[in-house]
Amino acid sequence: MGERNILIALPENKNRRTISKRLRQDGYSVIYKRSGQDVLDYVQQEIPLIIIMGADLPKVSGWEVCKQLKLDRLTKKIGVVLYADERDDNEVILGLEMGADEFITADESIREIIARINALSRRIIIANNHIKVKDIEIDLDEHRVRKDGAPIDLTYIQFKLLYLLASRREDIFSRQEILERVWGKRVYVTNRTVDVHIKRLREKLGEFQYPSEYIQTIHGKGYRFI
Amino acid sequence: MGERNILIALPENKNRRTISKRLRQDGYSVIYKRSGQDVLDYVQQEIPLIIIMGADLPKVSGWEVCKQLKLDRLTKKIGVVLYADERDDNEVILGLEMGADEFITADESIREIIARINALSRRIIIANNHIKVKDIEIDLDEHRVRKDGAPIDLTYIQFKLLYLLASRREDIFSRQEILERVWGKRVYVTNRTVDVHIKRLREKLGEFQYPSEYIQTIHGKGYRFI
DNA sequence: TCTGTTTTGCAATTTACATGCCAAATATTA
DNA sequence: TAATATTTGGCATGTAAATTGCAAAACAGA
Repeated sequence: MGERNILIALPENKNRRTISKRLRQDGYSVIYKRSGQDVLDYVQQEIPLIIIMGADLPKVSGWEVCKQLKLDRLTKKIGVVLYADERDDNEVILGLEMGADEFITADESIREIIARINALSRRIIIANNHIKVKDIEIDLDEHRVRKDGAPIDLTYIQFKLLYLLASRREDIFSRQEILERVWGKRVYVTNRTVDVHIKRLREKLGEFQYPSEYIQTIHGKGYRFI
Repeated sequence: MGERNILIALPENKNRRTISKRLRQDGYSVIYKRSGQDVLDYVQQEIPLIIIMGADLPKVSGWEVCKQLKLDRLTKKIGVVLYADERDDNEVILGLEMGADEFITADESIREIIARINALSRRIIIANNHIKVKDIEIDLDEHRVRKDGAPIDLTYIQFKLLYLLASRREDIFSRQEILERVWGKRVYVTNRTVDVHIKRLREKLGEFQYPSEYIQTIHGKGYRFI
């Protein structure tokens, strides 16, 4: 999810050129792909912010790509914009079911199309820097954590630790992995220290009884946020 | 299903050399076979991740090999890529019916071919690490088991035991075999211990009455997952 | 720079957990 | 029914995790 990359998979025509030009003016970098398969291959390497694609792409249709993207944890955050020549409500419904975020049609003005892409882009950027799990909210930009809306003061390490775990719910992190990711590659800190920080974090999250509601201990493996 | 082994059964030419080289660069190990029969013989010993073969192999055609592979429980997980000099839609349909996973033709760019093989490889690895049986789901990567979507916490041994049984449904495992596969080759653990772990596992799977819905006891032989 | 405060890391202690085995109870087979 | 297998609960043991207090380090404000 580098920065402001947009992947466009549309047949080359005047419309595509205009959209690309306007997006570039707005500070996005634009990449083209031809087929649905190409799109799927590309996202294995790079995660664009948004993909704009025709509903009727060759090889793998836009709907199918959309569905696949939304299935994978790593790619489901990508904003998906489906493009059709004309508006068809059934298609819109189908697309929404597949998890598409926006629909644009050839008969809309470029101005409107760009406005909607920009709006989507903002929504995604905010969503990416903002994690909400149960009653806990984590805001990366503000460096702030809230529980039920009330701010919780975490120290530097506690915040990084929480963010690491919460940004990849369900994933188990070993103590070693946590050390490397929170403290950095070259650490001379004991594994046990992680336990202590987990405890202090749990405390601040308002957990005074065992087992924890948020941070689960996987015996012999590590911790995970649930 | 060792790691990232790819078996190539294609006539030697520039194309084959290029593909092999690129695959090796991507971290696969590549093995060659000549005829369809050779391929069938080989998979009795080793299970590669993917087989790339010409549709018109000598002795046994690629289609025939494909069909045979997909019939056998042990080999049907192998990804099959059929290669033809030119695209023929009828052949593609035939191949799909036979269970082939991908088709590549000489006129595609190497880059695209490699991308599609990589994508296939990922799909297979994911599918192999995820078992779904009845209402039980087992995810090897996440070290997580779910029943009706609700997570079940298993210990290390319990998880390995369940995974072993579930990965080969219907197969009966003797206690000795279970010991070797779950505890490792050199164990000094009683056979009876297996029973105890089976019991604990059944308990966690929510089975409090006899006989078990998931893990069947074969008197005098062992256990199997049904 | 000094001083008080907070944060952090560690070691010692306590607690929880997973595992293996036994023995009694129960089931299966012949 | 006798002989054999399996299930089950309990218990001991070793190991992993949680907790706690303390001291060093980092930090903030005067």
